[in-house]
Amino acid sequence: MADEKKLTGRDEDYSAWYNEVVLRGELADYSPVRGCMVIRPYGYRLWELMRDQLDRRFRETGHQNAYFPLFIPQSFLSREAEHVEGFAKEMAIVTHTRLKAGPDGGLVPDPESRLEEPLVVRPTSETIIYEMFAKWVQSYRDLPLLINQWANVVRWEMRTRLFLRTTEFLWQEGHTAHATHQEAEEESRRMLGVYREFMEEWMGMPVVTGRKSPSETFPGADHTYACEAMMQDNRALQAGTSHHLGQNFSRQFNLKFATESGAEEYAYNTSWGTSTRMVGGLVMTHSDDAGLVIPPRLAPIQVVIVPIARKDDEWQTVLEKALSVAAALPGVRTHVDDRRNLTPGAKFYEWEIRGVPFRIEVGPKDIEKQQLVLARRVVADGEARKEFLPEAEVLNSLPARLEDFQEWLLMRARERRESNSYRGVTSYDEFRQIIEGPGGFVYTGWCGGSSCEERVKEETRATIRVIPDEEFRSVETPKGCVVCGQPATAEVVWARSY
RNA sequence: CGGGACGUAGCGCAGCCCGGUAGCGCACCUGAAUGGGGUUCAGGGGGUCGCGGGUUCAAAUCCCGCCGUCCCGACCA
Repeated sequence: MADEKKLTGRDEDYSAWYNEVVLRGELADYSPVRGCMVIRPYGYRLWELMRDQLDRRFRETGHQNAYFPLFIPQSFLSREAEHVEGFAKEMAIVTHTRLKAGPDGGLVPDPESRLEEPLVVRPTSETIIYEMFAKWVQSYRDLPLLINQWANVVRWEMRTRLFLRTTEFLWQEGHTAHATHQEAEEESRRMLGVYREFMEEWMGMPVVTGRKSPSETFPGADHTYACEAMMQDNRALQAGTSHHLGQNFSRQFNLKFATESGAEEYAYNTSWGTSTRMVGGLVMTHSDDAGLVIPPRLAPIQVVIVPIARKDDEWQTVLEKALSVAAALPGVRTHVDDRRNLTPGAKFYEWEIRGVPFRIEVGPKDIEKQQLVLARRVVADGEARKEFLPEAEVLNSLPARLEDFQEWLLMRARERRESNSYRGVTSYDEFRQIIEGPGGFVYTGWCGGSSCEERVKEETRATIRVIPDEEFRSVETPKGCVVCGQPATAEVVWARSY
Protein backbone atom coordinates (compact mmCIF):
# COMPACT_ATOMS: atom_id res chain seq x y z
CA MET A 1 0.00 0.00 0.00
CA ALA A 2 2.95 2.28 0.54
CA ASP A 3 3.79 1.69 -3.10
CA GLU A 4 0.57 3.28 -4.22
CA LYS A 5 1.53 6.56 -2.65
CA LYS A 6 4.84 6.76 -4.41
CA LEU A 7 5.08 8.92 -7.47
CA THR A 8 5.97 7.66 -10.88
CA GLY A 9 9.71 8.18 -11.22
CA ARG A 10 10.93 11.12 -13.24
CA ASP A 11 13.13 8.98 -15.45
CA GLU A 12 10.62 6.19 -16.04
CA ASP A 13 7.73 8.12 -17.56
CA TYR A 14 8.15 11.85 -17.59
CA SER A 15 4.57 12.68 -18.62
CA ALA A 16 2.99 10.48 -15.97
CA TRP A 17 5.34 11.90 -13.37
CA TYR A 18 4.48 15.46 -14.38
CA ASN A 19 0.73 14.85 -14.22
CA GLU A 20 0.97 13.20 -10.83
CA VAL A 21 3.10 15.98 -9.38
CA VAL A 22 0.65 18.63 -10.56
CA LEU A 23 -2.46 16.74 -9.43
CA ARG A 24 -1.18 15.47 -6.09
CA GLY A 25 0.58 18.75 -5.36
CA GLU A 26 -2.94 20.23 -5.64
CA LEU A 27 -1.98 22.84 -8.20
CA ALA A 28 -4.72 21.91 -10.65
CA ASP A 29 -7.31 19.35 -11.63
CA TYR A 30 -8.93 18.17 -14.85
CA SER A 31 -12.24 19.84 -15.64
CA PRO A 32 -15.43 18.41 -17.16
CA VAL A 33 -14.63 20.47 -20.25
CA ARG A 34 -12.09 18.66 -22.35
CA GLY A 35 -8.76 20.43 -22.55
CA CYS A 36 -9.66 22.97 -19.87
CA MET A 37 -8.04 23.04 -16.47
CA VAL A 38 -9.23 23.92 -12.99
CA ILE A 39 -6.55 25.80 -11.10
CA ARG A 40 -6.87 24.86 -7.43
CA PRO A 41 -6.32 27.35 -4.58
CA TYR A 42 -2.72 26.35 -3.98
CA GLY A 43 -1.85 26.61 -7.67
CA TYR A 44 -3.74 29.85 -8.01
CA ARG A 45 -1.87 31.37 -5.07
CA LEU A 46 1.36 30.44 -6.80
CA TRP A 47 0.13 32.09 -9.99
CA GLU A 48 -0.89 35.20 -8.01
CA LEU A 49 2.59 35.49 -6.55
CA MET A 50 4.08 35.25 -10.04
CA ARG A 51 1.57 37.72 -11.40
CA ASP A 52 2.24 40.26 -8.65
CA GLN A 53 5.95 40.21 -9.38
CA LEU A 54 5.52 40.64 -13.11
CA ASP A 55 2.87 43.30 -12.67
CA ARG A 56 5.19 45.31 -10.42
CA ARG A 57 7.88 45.20 -13.10
CA PHE A 58 5.44 46.26 -15.80
CA ARG A 59 4.47 49.29 -13.76
CA GLU A 60 8.09 50.11 -13.04
CA THR A 61 8.73 50.18 -16.78
CA GLY A 62 5.88 52.63 -17.32
CA HIS A 63 3.01 50.34 -18.32
CA GLN A 64 -0.61 50.60 -17.23
CA ASN A 65 -3.17 47.84 -16.92
CA ALA A 66 -6.42 47.94 -18.89
CA TYR A 67 -9.04 45.47 -20.03
CA PHE A 68 -10.40 44.67 -23.48
CA PRO A 69 -13.34 42.46 -24.56
CA LEU A 70 -13.29 38.67 -24.62
CA PHE A 71 -15.15 38.68 -27.95
CA ILE A 72 -13.60 39.90 -31.16
CA PRO A 73 -15.58 40.50 -34.37
CA GLN A 74 -14.48 37.86 -36.84
CA SER A 75 -13.63 40.46 -39.46
CA PHE A 76 -10.99 42.01 -37.18
CA LEU A 77 -8.95 38.84 -37.29
CA SER A 78 -8.84 38.70 -41.05
CA ARG A 79 -7.39 42.18 -41.51
CA GLU A 80 -3.86 40.98 -40.93
CA ALA A 81 -3.34 38.11 -43.34
CA GLU A 82 -0.61 36.20 -41.53
CA HIS A 83 -2.29 36.75 -38.19
CA VAL A 84 -5.54 35.10 -39.24
CA GLU A 85 -3.71 32.27 -40.95
CA GLY A 86 -1.80 31.52 -37.77
CA PHE A 87 -4.85 31.36 -35.55
CA ALA A 88 -7.71 30.30 -37.84
CA LYS A 89 -7.31 26.60 -37.08
CA GLU A 90 -7.72 26.88 -33.32
CA MET A 91 -10.61 29.20 -32.71
CA ALA A 92 -13.82 29.11 -30.65
CA ILE A 93 -16.60 30.98 -32.44
CA VAL A 94 -19.86 32.41 -31.12
CA THR A 95 -22.61 32.29 -33.72
CA HIS A 96 -25.87 32.39 -31.74
CA THR A 97 -27.22 34.13 -28.67
CA ARG A 98 -30.16 31.93 -27.69
CA LEU A 99 -31.09 28.28 -27.20
CA LYS A 100 -34.44 26.69 -27.86
CA ALA A 101 -35.99 23.25 -27.46
CA GLY A 102 -34.88 20.93 -30.22
CA PRO A 103 -36.81 18.13 -31.92
CA ASP A 104 -35.27 15.46 -29.65
CA GLY A 105 -36.11 17.29 -26.43
CA GLY A 106 -32.59 18.68 -26.13
CA LEU A 107 -31.50 22.24 -26.74
CA VAL A 108 -30.38 23.67 -30.06
CA PRO A 109 -29.20 27.16 -31.01
CA ASP A 110 -32.19 29.23 -32.02
CA PRO A 111 -31.75 29.90 -35.77
CA GLU A 112 -33.45 33.27 -35.34
CA SER A 113 -30.73 34.36 -32.94
CA ARG A 114 -27.90 33.82 -35.40
CA LEU A 115 -25.39 36.69 -35.28
CA GLU A 116 -24.87 38.65 -38.45
CA GLU A 117 -21.16 38.62 -37.82
CA PRO A 118 -19.74 35.79 -35.70
CA LEU A 119 -17.62 36.68 -32.69
CA VAL A 120 -14.46 34.78 -31.95
CA VAL A 121 -13.27 34.19 -28.43
CA ARG A 122 -9.91 35.96 -28.29
CA PRO A 123 -6.89 33.75 -28.91
CA THR A 124 -4.85 36.95 -28.39
CA SER A 125 -5.96 40.57 -28.48
CA GLU A 126 -3.80 42.43 -30.99
CA THR A 127 -6.68 43.22 -33.32
CA ILE A 128 -9.17 44.60 -30.83
CA ILE A 129 -6.49 46.49 -28.92
CA TYR A 130 -5.01 48.20 -31.98
CA GLU A 131 -8.52 49.07 -33.13
CA MET A 132 -8.83 50.99 -29.85
CA PHE A 133 -5.30 52.40 -30.00
CA ALA A 134 -6.18 53.97 -33.34
CA LYS A 135 -8.88 56.00 -31.56
CA TRP A 136 -6.60 57.02 -28.72
CA VAL A 137 -3.55 58.08 -30.68
CA GLN A 138 -3.60 61.30 -32.70
CA SER A 139 -0.22 62.89 -32.15
CA TYR A 140 3.37 61.93 -31.37
CA ARG A 141 2.54 63.42 -27.97
CA ASP A 142 0.25 60.43 -27.30
CA LEU A 143 3.19 58.07 -27.75
CA PRO A 144 4.49 55.80 -26.48
CA LEU A 145 1.28 54.13 -25.42
CA LEU A 146 2.17 51.35 -22.98
CA ILE A 147 -0.69 49.03 -22.00
CA ASN A 148 -0.89 45.63 -20.37
CA GLN A 149 -3.87 43.32 -19.93
CA TRP A 150 -4.30 40.36 -17.56
CA ALA A 151 -6.83 38.07 -19.17
CA ASN A 152 -7.87 34.63 -20.28
CA VAL A 153 -7.57 33.46 -23.87
CA VAL A 154 -8.81 30.42 -25.78
CA ARG A 155 -6.94 28.38 -28.34
CA TRP A 156 -8.59 25.18 -29.51
CA GLU A 157 -5.54 22.96 -29.51
CA MET A 158 -5.84 19.33 -30.51
CA ARG A 159 -3.91 17.96 -27.60
CA THR A 160 -3.65 19.57 -24.21
CA ARG A 161 -1.59 19.14 -21.09
CA LEU A 162 -2.05 20.66 -17.62
CA PHE A 163 -0.59 24.20 -17.58
CA LEU A 164 1.55 23.64 -20.69
CA ARG A 165 -1.15 23.75 -23.30
CA THR A 166 -4.74 24.13 -22.19
CA THR A 167 -7.73 25.22 -24.26
CA GLU A 168 -8.28 28.22 -22.02
CA PHE A 169 -5.38 29.78 -20.16
CA LEU A 170 -4.61 32.83 -18.07
CA TRP A 171 -1.98 35.21 -19.27
CA GLN A 172 -0.75 38.70 -19.54
CA GLU A 173 -0.39 40.50 -22.87
CA GLY A 174 1.40 43.79 -23.20
CA HIS A 175 0.66 46.00 -26.19
CA THR A 176 2.50 49.16 -27.03
CA ALA A 177 2.62 51.79 -29.74
CA HIS A 178 5.72 53.86 -30.53
CA ALA A 179 6.74 56.64 -32.86
CA THR A 180 9.83 54.93 -34.23
CA HIS A 181 11.08 51.52 -35.18
CA GLN A 182 13.99 51.88 -32.81
CA GLU A 183 11.80 52.70 -29.83
CA ALA A 184 9.63 49.67 -30.49
CA GLU A 185 12.71 47.52 -30.85
CA GLU A 186 14.02 48.76 -27.51
CA GLU A 187 10.65 48.04 -25.92
CA SER A 188 10.46 44.49 -27.16
CA ARG A 189 14.02 43.84 -25.95
CA ARG A 190 13.31 45.49 -22.61
CA MET A 191 10.28 43.29 -21.92
CA LEU A 192 12.14 40.16 -22.94
CA GLY A 193 14.67 41.17 -20.31
CA VAL A 194 11.91 41.63 -17.72
CA TYR A 195 10.75 38.09 -18.41
CA ARG A 196 14.21 36.69 -18.24
CA GLU A 197 15.00 38.40 -14.96
CA PHE A 198 11.77 37.17 -13.40
CA MET A 199 12.25 33.62 -14.62
CA GLU A 200 15.79 33.41 -13.34
CA GLU A 201 15.61 35.35 -10.11
CA TRP A 202 12.14 34.36 -8.96
CA MET A 203 11.39 31.05 -10.65
CA GLY A 204 14.97 29.83 -10.47
CA MET A 205 14.50 28.84 -14.11
CA PRO A 206 17.43 29.77 -16.36
CA VAL A 207 16.52 30.65 -19.94
CA VAL A 208 18.25 31.12 -23.26
CA THR A 209 17.04 34.26 -24.95
CA GLY A 210 17.13 35.05 -28.61
CA ARG A 211 15.24 35.60 -31.81
CA LYS A 212 12.87 33.13 -33.43
CA SER A 213 13.42 31.82 -36.94
CA PRO A 214 10.85 33.06 -39.49
CA SER A 215 8.85 29.83 -39.28
CA GLU A 216 8.42 30.22 -35.51
CA THR A 217 7.72 33.95 -35.60
CA PHE A 218 4.37 35.15 -34.26
CA PRO A 219 1.80 35.48 -37.07
CA GLY A 220 1.75 39.12 -38.01
CA ALA A 221 5.02 40.06 -36.30
CA ASP A 222 8.08 41.46 -37.95
CA HIS A 223 10.19 39.37 -35.60
CA THR A 224 9.82 37.53 -32.31
CA TYR A 225 12.08 37.17 -29.27
CA ALA A 226 11.66 34.34 -26.79
CA CYS A 227 12.86 32.83 -23.53
CA GLU A 228 13.54 29.12 -23.82
CA ALA A 229 13.98 26.96 -20.74
CA MET A 230 15.15 23.35 -20.53
CA MET A 231 12.97 20.87 -18.70
CA GLN A 232 14.26 17.80 -16.86
CA ASP A 233 13.59 15.53 -19.83
CA ASN A 234 15.84 17.86 -21.85
CA ARG A 235 13.02 19.24 -23.96
CA ALA A 236 12.64 22.99 -24.44
CA LEU A 237 9.79 25.09 -23.12
CA GLN A 238 9.00 28.47 -24.64
CA ALA A 239 8.22 30.44 -21.50
CA GLY A 240 7.69 33.97 -22.77
CA THR A 241 7.66 35.85 -26.05
CA SER A 242 8.10 39.44 -27.10
CA HIS A 243 7.16 40.55 -30.59
CA HIS A 244 8.16 43.52 -32.65
CA LEU A 245 5.12 43.96 -34.85
CA GLY A 246 6.54 46.72 -37.01
CA GLN A 247 3.75 48.61 -38.78
CA ASN A 248 1.89 45.46 -39.79
CA PHE A 249 -1.04 46.04 -37.47
CA SER A 250 -0.96 49.82 -37.41
CA ARG A 251 -1.45 49.85 -41.19
CA GLN A 252 -4.41 47.46 -41.01
CA PHE A 253 -6.05 49.26 -38.09
CA ASN A 254 -5.21 52.75 -39.23
CA LEU A 255 -3.12 53.54 -36.16
CA LYS A 256 -1.60 56.83 -37.35
CA PHE A 257 -0.13 59.84 -35.61
CA ALA A 258 1.02 63.32 -36.53
CA THR A 259 4.79 63.73 -36.22
CA GLU A 260 6.54 66.81 -34.86
CA SER A 261 6.92 68.12 -38.40
CA GLY A 262 3.22 67.61 -39.08
CA ALA A 263 3.58 64.56 -41.29
CA GLU A 264 1.32 61.55 -40.85
CA GLU A 265 2.90 58.23 -39.95
CA TYR A 266 1.92 54.73 -38.86
CA ALA A 267 2.93 53.73 -35.33
CA TYR A 268 5.21 50.83 -34.50
CA ASN A 269 3.78 48.17 -32.17
CA THR A 270 5.08 45.55 -29.82
CA SER A 271 3.27 42.79 -27.98
CA TRP A 272 4.58 40.42 -25.35
CA GLY A 273 3.10 37.71 -23.18
CA THR A 274 3.58 35.07 -20.54
CA SER A 275 1.03 32.62 -19.25
CA THR A 276 0.12 29.99 -16.69
CA ARG A 277 2.42 27.80 -18.74
CA MET A 278 5.18 29.19 -16.52
CA VAL A 279 3.70 27.17 -13.65
CA GLY A 280 4.30 24.01 -15.68
CA GLY A 281 7.82 25.18 -16.40
CA LEU A 282 8.43 25.73 -12.70
CA VAL A 283 7.30 22.17 -11.96
CA MET A 284 9.44 20.63 -14.70
CA THR A 285 12.49 22.63 -13.71
CA HIS A 286 12.82 21.78 -10.01
CA SER A 287 10.48 19.02 -8.89
CA ASP A 288 11.65 15.51 -8.08
CA ASP A 289 10.41 12.02 -7.28
CA ALA A 290 9.06 13.23 -3.92
CA GLY A 291 6.86 15.84 -5.61
CA LEU A 292 6.87 19.59 -6.16
CA VAL A 293 9.82 21.78 -5.36
CA ILE A 294 8.87 25.47 -5.25
CA PRO A 295 11.56 28.14 -5.00
CA PRO A 296 11.21 30.15 -1.75
CA ARG A 297 10.43 33.49 -3.38
CA LEU A 298 7.31 32.06 -5.02
CA ALA A 299 6.31 29.42 -2.47
CA PRO A 300 2.80 30.07 -1.11
CA ILE A 301 4.07 28.52 2.11
CA GLN A 302 7.79 29.04 2.71
CA VAL A 303 8.08 27.32 6.08
CA VAL A 304 5.72 24.72 7.50
CA ILE A 305 5.84 24.10 11.24
CA VAL A 306 4.82 20.64 12.42
CA PRO A 307 4.10 20.23 16.13
CA ILE A 308 4.72 16.74 17.47
CA ALA A 309 3.23 15.38 20.70
CA ARG A 310 2.07 12.18 22.32
CA LYS A 311 -0.43 13.23 24.96
CA ASP A 312 -2.99 16.01 25.03
CA ASP A 313 -1.16 18.09 27.62
CA GLU A 314 2.05 17.91 25.58
CA TRP A 315 0.12 18.91 22.50
CA GLN A 316 -0.97 22.20 24.05
CA THR A 317 2.60 23.14 24.96
CA VAL A 318 4.02 22.09 21.64
CA LEU A 319 1.32 23.85 19.64
CA GLU A 320 1.92 27.07 21.55
CA LYS A 321 5.62 26.83 20.77
CA ALA A 322 4.87 26.22 17.09
CA LEU A 323 2.69 29.33 16.98
CA SER A 324 5.33 31.41 18.71
CA VAL A 325 7.96 30.24 16.22
CA ALA A 326 5.68 31.32 13.37
CA ALA A 327 5.13 34.68 15.06
CA ALA A 328 8.89 35.11 15.43
CA LEU A 329 9.31 34.91 11.64
CA PRO A 330 7.71 38.13 10.39
CA GLY A 331 7.78 38.50 6.65
CA VAL A 332 8.07 34.75 6.15
CA ARG A 333 5.05 32.89 4.80
CA THR A 334 4.59 30.26 7.51
CA HIS A 335 1.96 27.64 8.21
CA VAL A 336 1.43 25.72 11.44
CA ASP A 337 0.03 22.28 10.68
CA ASP A 338 -2.16 21.81 13.73
CA ARG A 339 -4.13 18.83 12.47
CA ARG A 340 -4.47 16.36 15.31
CA ASN A 341 -5.60 13.33 13.28
CA LEU A 342 -2.47 12.83 11.17
CA THR A 343 0.86 11.42 12.26
CA PRO A 344 3.91 13.63 11.80
CA GLY A 345 5.28 11.33 9.12
CA ALA A 346 2.14 11.67 7.02
CA LYS A 347 2.40 15.45 7.27
CA PHE A 348 6.05 15.40 6.21
CA TYR A 349 5.19 13.55 3.02
CA GLU A 350 2.27 15.84 2.32
CA TRP A 351 4.29 19.05 2.61
CA GLU A 352 7.06 17.57 0.53
CA ILE A 353 4.73 16.76 -2.32
CA ARG A 354 3.54 20.37 -2.15
CA GLY A 355 7.07 21.64 -2.41
CA VAL A 356 7.33 23.70 0.78
CA PRO A 357 10.98 24.84 0.99
CA PHE A 358 11.55 24.41 4.74
CA ARG A 359 9.98 22.36 7.52
CA ILE A 360 10.40 22.98 11.24
CA GLU A 361 9.53 20.21 13.70
CA VAL A 362 8.75 21.04 17.33
CA GLY A 363 8.38 18.29 19.94
CA PRO A 364 8.62 18.06 23.72
CA LYS A 365 12.30 17.11 23.50
CA ASP A 366 13.05 20.21 21.45
CA ILE A 367 11.31 22.52 23.89
CA GLU A 368 13.34 20.98 26.69
CA LYS A 369 16.62 21.52 24.82
CA GLN A 370 15.54 24.90 23.38
CA GLN A 371 16.18 23.55 19.89
CA LEU A 372 14.24 23.04 16.67
CA VAL A 373 14.49 20.48 13.90
CA LEU A 374 14.99 22.08 10.50
CA ALA A 375 14.69 20.26 7.18
CA ARG A 376 15.21 21.71 3.68
CA ARG A 377 13.06 20.33 0.85
CA VAL A 378 16.10 19.44 -1.25
CA VAL A 379 19.66 19.21 0.01
CA ALA A 380 22.93 18.83 -1.86
CA ASP A 381 24.43 15.36 -2.05
CA GLY A 382 25.98 14.36 1.24
CA GLU A 383 24.25 17.02 3.30
CA ALA A 384 22.04 16.08 6.26
CA ARG A 385 18.31 16.06 5.57
CA LYS A 386 17.56 17.26 9.10
CA GLU A 387 19.45 19.61 11.36
CA PHE A 388 18.98 19.95 15.14
CA LEU A 389 19.70 23.62 15.88
CA PRO A 390 19.24 26.06 18.74
CA GLU A 391 15.93 27.86 18.38
CA ALA A 392 17.55 31.29 18.14
CA GLU A 393 19.80 30.17 15.34
CA VAL A 394 16.90 28.83 13.30
CA LEU A 395 14.93 32.04 13.72
CA ASN A 396 17.88 34.25 12.87
CA SER A 397 19.14 32.31 9.90
CA LEU A 398 15.88 31.42 8.16
CA PRO A 399 15.62 34.47 5.89
CA ALA A 400 19.17 33.86 4.69
CA ARG A 401 18.52 30.15 4.29
CA LEU A 402 15.50 30.88 2.10
CA GLU A 403 17.66 33.04 -0.14
CA ASP A 404 20.42 30.43 -0.22
CA PHE A 405 17.96 27.78 -1.29
CA GLN A 406 16.60 30.08 -3.98
CA GLU A 407 20.08 30.61 -5.39
CA TRP A 408 20.99 26.96 -5.09
CA LEU A 409 17.96 25.91 -7.15
CA LEU A 410 18.89 28.33 -9.94
CA MET A 411 22.47 27.14 -9.92
CA ARG A 412 21.42 23.49 -10.01
CA ALA A 413 19.06 24.15 -12.93
CA ARG A 414 21.74 26.07 -14.80
CA GLU A 415 24.26 23.29 -14.34
CA ARG A 416 21.75 20.75 -15.58
CA ARG A 417 21.04 22.84 -18.65
CA GLU A 418 24.70 23.33 -19.45
CA SER A 419 25.55 19.65 -19.04
CA ASN A 420 22.79 18.89 -21.56
CA SER A 421 23.83 21.56 -24.04
CA TYR A 422 26.05 20.66 -26.99
CA ARG A 423 28.03 23.43 -28.60
CA GLY A 424 29.83 23.52 -31.89
CA VAL A 425 28.14 20.48 -33.38
CA THR A 426 29.01 20.32 -37.08
CA SER A 427 28.02 16.86 -38.28
CA TYR A 428 24.39 16.05 -38.99
CA ASP A 429 24.93 12.47 -37.79
CA GLU A 430 26.13 13.66 -34.42
CA PHE A 431 23.25 16.13 -34.30
CA ARG A 432 20.72 13.36 -34.86
CA GLN A 433 22.35 11.12 -32.29
CA ILE A 434 21.99 13.78 -29.61
CA ILE A 435 18.42 14.76 -30.47
CA GLU A 436 17.23 11.19 -30.84
CA GLY A 437 19.24 10.00 -27.85
CA PRO A 438 19.53 12.02 -24.65
CA GLY A 439 18.07 15.21 -26.13
CA GLY A 440 19.05 18.70 -25.07
CA PHE A 441 20.03 22.03 -26.62
CA VAL A 442 22.22 21.60 -29.68
CA TYR A 443 24.09 24.67 -30.97
CA THR A 444 24.96 24.56 -34.66
CA GLY A 445 25.42 26.71 -37.70
CA TRP A 446 22.41 27.28 -39.93
CA CYS A 447 22.21 28.56 -43.46
CA GLY A 448 18.98 30.45 -42.80
CA GLY A 449 17.01 28.25 -45.19
CA SER A 450 13.56 27.07 -44.17
CA SER A 451 13.99 23.82 -46.09
CA CYS A 452 16.83 22.74 -43.80
CA GLU A 453 14.69 23.61 -40.79
CA GLU A 454 11.78 21.62 -42.18
CA ARG A 455 13.92 18.63 -42.95
CA VAL A 456 15.20 18.52 -39.36
CA LYS A 457 11.69 18.81 -38.02
CA GLU A 458 10.46 15.96 -40.17
CA GLU A 459 13.39 13.71 -39.44
CA THR A 460 13.97 14.42 -35.76
CA ARG A 461 10.97 16.48 -34.47
CA ALA A 462 13.49 19.08 -33.31
CA THR A 463 13.03 22.75 -34.19
CA ILE A 464 15.10 25.90 -33.97
CA ARG A 465 14.26 27.24 -30.53
CA VAL A 466 16.15 30.50 -30.89
CA ILE A 467 18.88 32.28 -32.73
CA PRO A 468 20.60 32.99 -29.41
CA ASP A 469 21.54 36.40 -28.10
CA GLU A 470 25.23 37.18 -28.06
CA GLU A 471 25.93 36.08 -24.51
CA PHE A 472 24.67 32.56 -25.20
CA ARG A 473 26.61 32.05 -28.41
CA SER A 474 29.59 29.73 -28.59
CA VAL A 475 32.94 31.39 -29.08
CA GLU A 476 33.67 30.39 -32.65
CA THR A 477 31.49 31.55 -35.49
CA PRO A 478 29.79 28.55 -37.06
CA LYS A 479 31.39 27.53 -40.33
CA GLY A 480 28.55 25.83 -42.12
CA CYS A 481 24.92 24.77 -41.87
CA VAL A 482 24.68 21.50 -39.95
CA VAL A 483 22.12 20.23 -42.44
CA CYS A 484 23.24 21.31 -45.91
CA GLY A 485 26.85 22.42 -45.30
CA GLN A 486 26.32 25.77 -47.02
CA PRO A 487 27.83 28.83 -45.31
CA ALA A 488 26.04 29.57 -42.06
CA THR A 489 24.28 32.88 -41.50
CA ALA A 490 23.81 32.32 -37.77
CA GLU A 491 24.31 29.99 -34.88
CA VAL A 492 21.03 28.46 -33.70
CA VAL A 493 19.78 26.34 -30.79
CA TRP A 494 17.89 23.18 -31.71
CA ALA A 495 15.74 21.06 -29.40
CA ARG A 496 12.57 19.09 -29.20
CA SER A 497 10.01 21.27 -27.50
CA TYR A 498 6.69 21.31 -25.64
C1' C B 1 -8.19 12.71 -39.19
C1' G B 2 -4.88 7.93 -38.95
C1' G B 3 -2.61 3.80 -35.27
C1' G B 4 -3.27 1.56 -30.28
C1' A B 5 -5.56 0.87 -25.60
C1' C B 6 -9.26 1.53 -22.04
C1' G B 7 -14.43 2.51 -19.87
C1' U B 8 -16.73 -1.57 -12.95
C1' A B 9 -17.58 3.29 -5.87
C1' G B 10 -14.31 9.89 -5.35
C1' C B 11 -9.26 7.71 -7.21
C1' G B 12 -6.44 3.22 -8.80
C1' C B 13 -7.81 -1.53 -10.29
C1' A B 14 -9.47 -7.13 -10.18
C1' G B 15 -13.51 -9.99 -11.99
C1' C B 16 -14.86 -11.06 -18.37
C1' C B 17 -11.42 -16.16 -21.51
C1' C B 18 -15.12 -20.52 -18.97
C1' G B 19 -22.55 -16.35 -17.90
C1' G B 20 -25.07 -17.81 -11.77
C1' U B 21 -25.46 -12.95 -4.68
C1' A B 22 -20.39 -6.79 -7.56
C1' G B 23 -15.12 -7.29 -5.15
C1' C B 24 -9.98 -5.33 -3.53
C1' G B 25 -6.61 -1.16 -2.19
C1' C B 26 -6.59 4.02 -1.21
C1' A B 27 -9.87 7.91 0.25
C1' C B 28 -14.39 9.00 3.31
C1' C B 29 -17.57 8.47 8.24
C1' U B 30 -17.82 6.55 13.74
C1' G B 31 -15.12 4.83 18.13
C1' A B 32 -10.79 3.61 20.82
C1' A B 33 -5.72 3.39 21.34
C1' U B 34 -1.46 5.77 18.75
C1' G B 35 1.76 10.07 17.33
C1' G B 36 10.12 12.28 16.02
C1' G B 37 9.14 9.66 8.22
C1' G B 38 2.98 7.48 4.93
C1' U B 39 -0.31 4.36 12.77
C1' U B 40 -3.35 0.15 14.39
C1' C B 41 -7.78 -2.34 15.50
C1' A B 42 -13.08 -2.61 15.25
C1' G B 43 -17.44 -0.95 12.85
C1' G B 44 -19.85 1.83 8.68
C1' G B 45 -21.55 4.47 4.11
C1' G B 46 -21.06 4.67 -1.01
C1' G B 47 -22.39 1.12 -7.63
C1' U B 48 -28.26 2.37 -13.31
C1' C B 49 -20.62 -2.39 -14.09
C1' G B 50 -20.15 4.09 -20.34
C1' C B 51 -25.07 3.98 -23.38
C1' G B 52 -28.57 1.18 -26.50
C1' G B 53 -30.05 -3.34 -28.54
C1' G B 54 -29.59 -8.80 -29.08
C1' U B 55 -28.73 -14.10 -27.30
C1' U B 56 -30.15 -16.69 -22.63
C1' C B 57 -34.08 -19.23 -17.31
C1' A B 58 -30.03 -15.84 -16.06
C1' A B 59 -25.32 -10.86 -18.85
C1' A B 60 -20.15 -6.71 -15.76
C1' U B 61 -19.05 -11.40 -18.44
C1' C B 62 -21.11 -13.63 -25.05
C1' C B 63 -22.74 -10.83 -29.93
C1' C B 64 -23.92 -6.07 -32.64
C1' G B 65 -24.11 -0.81 -32.71
C1' C B 66 -23.08 3.85 -30.55
C1' C B 67 -20.71 7.26 -27.15
C1' G B 68 -16.62 8.78 -24.31
C1' U B 69 -11.58 9.01 -22.45
C1' C B 70 -6.37 8.33 -22.67
C1' C B 71 -1.71 7.34 -25.31
C1' C B 72 1.27 7.68 -30.09
C1' G B 73 1.26 10.67 -34.74
C1' A B 74 -0.68 15.00 -37.57
C1' C B 75 -1.48 20.23 -35.03
C1' C B 76 0.94 23.56 -31.28
C1' A B 77 1.53 32.35 -31.68
